[in-house]
Amino acid sequence: MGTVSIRDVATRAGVSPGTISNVLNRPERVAPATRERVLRVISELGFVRHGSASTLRAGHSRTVGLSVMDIGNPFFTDIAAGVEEAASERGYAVILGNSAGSRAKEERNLLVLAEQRVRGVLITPTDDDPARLDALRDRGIRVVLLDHPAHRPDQCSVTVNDITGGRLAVSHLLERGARRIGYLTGPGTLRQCADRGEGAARAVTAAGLDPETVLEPIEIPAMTAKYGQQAAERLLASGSLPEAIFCANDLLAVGMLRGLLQAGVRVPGDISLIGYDDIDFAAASAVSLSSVRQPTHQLGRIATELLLDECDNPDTHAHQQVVFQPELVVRESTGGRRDPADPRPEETG
Amino acid sequence: MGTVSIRDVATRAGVSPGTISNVLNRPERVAPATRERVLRVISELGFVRHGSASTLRAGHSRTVGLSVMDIGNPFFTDIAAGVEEAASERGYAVILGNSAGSRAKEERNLLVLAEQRVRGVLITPTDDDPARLDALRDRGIRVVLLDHPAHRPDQCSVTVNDITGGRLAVSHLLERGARRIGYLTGPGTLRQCADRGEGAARAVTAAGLDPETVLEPIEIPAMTAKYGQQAAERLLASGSLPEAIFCANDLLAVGMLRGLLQAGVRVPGDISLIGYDDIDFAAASAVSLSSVRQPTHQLGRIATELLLDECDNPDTHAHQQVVFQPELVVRESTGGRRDPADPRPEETG
DNA sequence: CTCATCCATTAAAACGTGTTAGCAAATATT
DNA sequence: AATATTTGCTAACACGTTTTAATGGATGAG
Repeated sequence: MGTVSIRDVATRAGVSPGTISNVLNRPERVAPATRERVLRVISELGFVRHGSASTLRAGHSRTVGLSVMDIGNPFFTDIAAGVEEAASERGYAVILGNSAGSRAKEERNLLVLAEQRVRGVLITPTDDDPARLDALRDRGIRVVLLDHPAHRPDQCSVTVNDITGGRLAVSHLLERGARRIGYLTGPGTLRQCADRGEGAARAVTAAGLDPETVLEPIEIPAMTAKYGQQAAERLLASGSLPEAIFCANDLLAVGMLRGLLQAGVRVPGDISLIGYDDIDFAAASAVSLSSVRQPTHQLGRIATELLLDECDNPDTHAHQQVVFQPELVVRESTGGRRDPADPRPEETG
Repeated sequence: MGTVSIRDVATRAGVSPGTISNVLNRPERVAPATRERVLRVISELGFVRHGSASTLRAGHSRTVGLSVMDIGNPFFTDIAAGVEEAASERGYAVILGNSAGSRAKEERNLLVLAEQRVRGVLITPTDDDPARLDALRDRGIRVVLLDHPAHRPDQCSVTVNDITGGRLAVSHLLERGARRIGYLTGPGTLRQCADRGEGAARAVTAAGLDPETVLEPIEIPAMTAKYGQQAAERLLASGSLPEAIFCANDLLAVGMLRGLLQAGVRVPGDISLIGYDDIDFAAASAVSLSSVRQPTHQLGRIATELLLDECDNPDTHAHQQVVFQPELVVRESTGGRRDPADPRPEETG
C-alpha cells in the first residue's frame, strides 16, 4: 500500500521507531551515521510523517488558523500573503477561514480550527466580544489579534492606529477647504470603522469646528465596492452632496468613485474622495485615489511571528501589542497629482 | 484541564465511548433518547472532537489543500473564495498554500499537505509535470486541477478555454484595425500563457494574416503589475510601439497601462490594450480595461464540489473535465465606452 | 404461557501512528 | 576501573473509530 509508517522505516534502517522520531524531531540526539542512514531510508521509502498521529501524541500541531473578514478585499489578501509567507518559512501550514463579516460564520470557522487543534489562531474579529477568543485560549490555542487591539495584557496583537488614520484623512480634507464631509462607513460595531470615525471627529475638533455639523456619517452593511456604488446612488438621489467623502476603506471608495463618475460628478472637482488601506489598485483607479496606507504585508508577517514565537518559546515569549502608524497618501481624488510623471493636469476630474 | 475527551462525555452521559462516536458519525444508529442525552452532555462539557485522533483512526481528514500561484492576484483570490465557501458548507477546512509561481515552494507546500493527510488537493500547478500530482494520488490524496487540464482521464479538472480567450482578445484587436500586436506574457512554460498565445495566433491566421508578422511576444518572469509597468518602460525605451497590446492577465495590463499613461501615451488613442481575467478592478482602472472574463468564483466552487464528491462518494463519482468558455468584455482601453452611464466621451485617453 | 429467535442498542476492546520518558548499553573520560 | 556521556531501545500513551460481541426486550412458534 501507499502508506509507509515510521515502523517500516525503522525496520528497514535497523533501528527502533523511537529513533526515527528522534531523527525527525531532535536530530542532535542521534549519532550522525545513524541519522544519515535513517534519512536515506526515509527518502528511499518515500516516508511522509503522519501529521495527525504526530499532533495527537505531541499534543500540538504544525498548523495555524487565519480568520479574515473578507478574502475578496486586497487588504486581507495582503495580510494573508504575509501570514502564509511567515508560517511557511517555519514549516507551519495555514488554515484559512473567511468569516465574510458574519459572526455565525466566524464561529463555525473557529470550531473547525479548534477541532483541527491548530497551534494558534490569527484573527481579525468581526466584533469586540472576547468570549469566543477566551474560549479558544482555554483550550490551549493561542490567539493573536490582527488589526484589532488585544483585550487583555497577556495577549499579542498587531494593529494600525485607526484614530490617527481617520485624523490624517479628514485633516487633509479640511485643509483642502471641505466643511461638509461625508463619512462612508461599515457597521458601527466594527472597531476599525468606529476608530476611523473617531479620528475624523478629532480632526474636525482640532480645526476648531463642530463634528456634528461637519461630519455626516453614512452607514452601510458591508464594506464592498458594490455598497460603495449603491451609497453613491443614494447620495445622488438625495440631492444633497457633501464637499468631500471619507470612505472607511478603498473598496468603498472605488465603488463610490464609480457611482459618482457615472452620474457626471467630477472628482475631485465637485467632490473630493479619500479611501483607506491604500490597496494596490488605489493608485490605478479611474481617478487615482488618495488613501491612508497601512503596512499590510508586515501586519500579517509580524502577527504570525508573534504567534509562532509564543507557541515555540512559551517561557521567554513577551506579549506585545504592536501598533503601526498609518500614512497619508495624496493622489488625484483629493487634488493631488495623478503620479509624478503623469501627463494629466492637476485639475483633471 | 481544558481538554475534554470523548471518554469524559461517555462517563458523564453514562454510556460507552463508542456510543459517543456513533452519535457524532452515525446518529441514526443510536436511540433518540440516548442521542439527545449525549448531545446535551457534549454541549454542557464543551466537548470538541479531536480532529487528529479522528483522522488517524478513520484514515482520512476533513481538510482539503488549495495551492494557488499568486495569492495577490484577485483572480486566485476569487477562486479561493469559491473554494472556501464550498468547502466550509460541507464542514471541510481549507489549507492554503501560495506557490508564488515557484516550483520549489509548490513542492514544499504539497509536502505539508501530504503530512496533514488532507482529503484532497485543489491545485493550479506551476508547470505541466504530472509526477508530483501522481505521487499524491498514490498516497490516496485526490487531486483536482484548477485552471489546468487533467493529464489523465481518471482525474477531475476545471478549466476555462484559454485558446478561445486568446482568440477573442486578438480578434477584437484585429477588428479594431491593429496589425502589429504585442503579446505581453508570463513564462512560456505556463499553460495559460501558451494557450492564450496560441489563441492569439489562430485569430491572426483566421484573419488571413501571418502571426509571425503581426504578433510580437514579450515574455517576462512573473505576471504582476510591477512587471507590466516595467515592460511598458522597456517598450517605450525601445522606441517601437505596437498598435495594440494583449496582456496575459489584468495585473500585467494594469501595470502596462500605468507605464504607458505616465509616459504620455494615450490609451486607446495611441495603443489599444486588453487584459485577461476581468478582475473587479479592470472596470475601475484609470482607463477602464477591456478584458476576457472567466467565471472565477464558479471555478473554485465547482472544483471543490468535484473534489468532495470524489472523496465522499468514490464509487458513484464520475470524473469530469469541466471546461468553461470565456467571454469578451469591451471597455475604454480598446475603444469601448467607459460605462453605459459614463459622461466621458469615447475618444477619451 | 414458555422458550427460541431476532432486532435494536450499547459495551468492550483492538487499532492507527508517532512521541517521549525512562532505562540499558556502549563508548569516552579521568 | 569508575564515572560520565552518548546513543538507542522499550513501552506506555494520546483519543476517536470500528468491529465484534453482549444485553434486553419483542416477536412468534409450539
